[in-house]
Amino acid sequence: MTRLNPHVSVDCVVFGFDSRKLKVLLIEREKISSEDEKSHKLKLPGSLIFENEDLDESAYRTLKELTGLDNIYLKQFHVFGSPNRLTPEEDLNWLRSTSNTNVDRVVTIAYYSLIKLQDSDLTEKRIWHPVDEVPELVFDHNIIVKMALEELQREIRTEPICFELLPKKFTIRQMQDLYEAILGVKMDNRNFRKKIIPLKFLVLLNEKEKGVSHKPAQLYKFDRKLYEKHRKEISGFNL
Amino acid sequence: MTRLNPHVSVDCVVFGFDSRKLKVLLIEREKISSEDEKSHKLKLPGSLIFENEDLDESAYRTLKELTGLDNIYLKQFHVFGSPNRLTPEEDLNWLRSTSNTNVDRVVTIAYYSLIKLQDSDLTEKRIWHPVDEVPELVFDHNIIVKMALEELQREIRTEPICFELLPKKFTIRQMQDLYEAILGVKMDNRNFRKKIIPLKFLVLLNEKEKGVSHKPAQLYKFDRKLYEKHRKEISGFNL
DNA sequence: AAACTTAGCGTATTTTTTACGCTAAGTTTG
DNA sequence: CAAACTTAGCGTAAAAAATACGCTAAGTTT
Repeated sequence: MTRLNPHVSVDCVVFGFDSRKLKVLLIEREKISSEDEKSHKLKLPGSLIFENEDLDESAYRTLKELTGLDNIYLKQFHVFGSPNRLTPEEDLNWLRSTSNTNVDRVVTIAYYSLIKLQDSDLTEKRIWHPVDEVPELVFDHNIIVKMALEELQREIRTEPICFELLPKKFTIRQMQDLYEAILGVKMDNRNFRKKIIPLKFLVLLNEKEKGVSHKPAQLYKFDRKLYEKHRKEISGFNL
Repeated sequence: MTRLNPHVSVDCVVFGFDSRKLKVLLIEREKISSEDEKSHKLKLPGSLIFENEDLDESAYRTLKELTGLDNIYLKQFHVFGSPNRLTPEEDLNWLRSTSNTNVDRVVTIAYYSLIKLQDSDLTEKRIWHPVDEVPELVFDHNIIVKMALEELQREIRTEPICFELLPKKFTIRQMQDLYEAILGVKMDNRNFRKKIIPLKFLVLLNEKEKGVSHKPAQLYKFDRKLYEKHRKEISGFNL
């Protein structure tokens, strides 16, 4: 038996929230020959890892190149490396033609990433896909998206990561909409506020929502310092 | 920049519970030359992955070889692949001498695994180490153990995995001891029972504990079918 | 027989969750 | 400009879950 000696890549499931739906960033795979004009499969942003590059570093690089953003929230959540994950053949042929290496097996480390849509210049609607309407992707990327969402649903209940998807200043309603979008449930606005407002790390700003066609709501911000300070008292986030 | 083309291994953090403490299975690294007689570092059980071998399969194989057990609970929880994780030099020299490949970088996929100590023949005390007294291990294995424990602490609150560590038939007290050992807290026995006993998937057996020097307790078993059936009603496990 | 240990049931109190009524502050429509 | 409409935001009552702790029962050990 010989030892596995694969290439290793990172793939990123980038989530964004447009104040209605949770979306995923998908890119078109590079067209190589004209013959595969018919195929319009999309893929997750990803990259092979360089020698001497740390795993996380590689994921940050990939996202930096793609979005121009630094300081993005990134979390490794699973490794995919089944011997037959590079199927169907059609996709593998495409991979062979784009990469100059002799690919036979690629182990990929999957990350999910949360970005504030407002900050990025990636606002072209084209590339963002509602997470519940993701088209067919190359290889096992559909499975990767599914697992990323499950992971996000788990994490958002106990970790203060919703603020990575919201604008710096946000309303309680926006926060509720986000939770509803991610968890796929409806919540009672009055009970939601009652749980959220007492949280010690939410700071009420002296500023109101603008440009809405109804009573403008108060804006809040997340204070990470206060969060760290009170995290013991907070028995999780529990939403 | 060249592409990373590393070897890939699996490392397993094997947990066991001896009805007092949570323990981890550690093995002695193979001695190669007589000169490193002085060094007694331990390591996690692990193995390089074979070509054409699935990742999980490789972890199962490693554990099967080690414990003789099938159907072990295994969960991948993190990948470690920093370019400089194979330090200190001393450890790397040892690795070079045991492996016939030209190792310069190994990406390792870490699993944690739960076994019923009673079922395994690995009862020699020597190899089991209390999880809070793990000695210095090779490479980054101490960090891997630490992260595995954190993952276990998270998972045991919402998933029915405590039963992987308990005997098939167990008492409520044993279950409580296990939770206390893993979470590192004391719980009130009366309140613990009140939470546990109503769970629909715990089956009261018509059998009592034996060989204890006090009032013997009722034995229970876990019924996975019932668990699957009621999992919707169970808003998590929440202990 | 007395002392000791853990099992196992119960009760009272506090905290958290859930359900829902209602007014206030804006915008849009006619 | 008034009426209709929408969302913000406060409050109250009831149900459910978590916490604290008293006590008896059923065994073992001395």
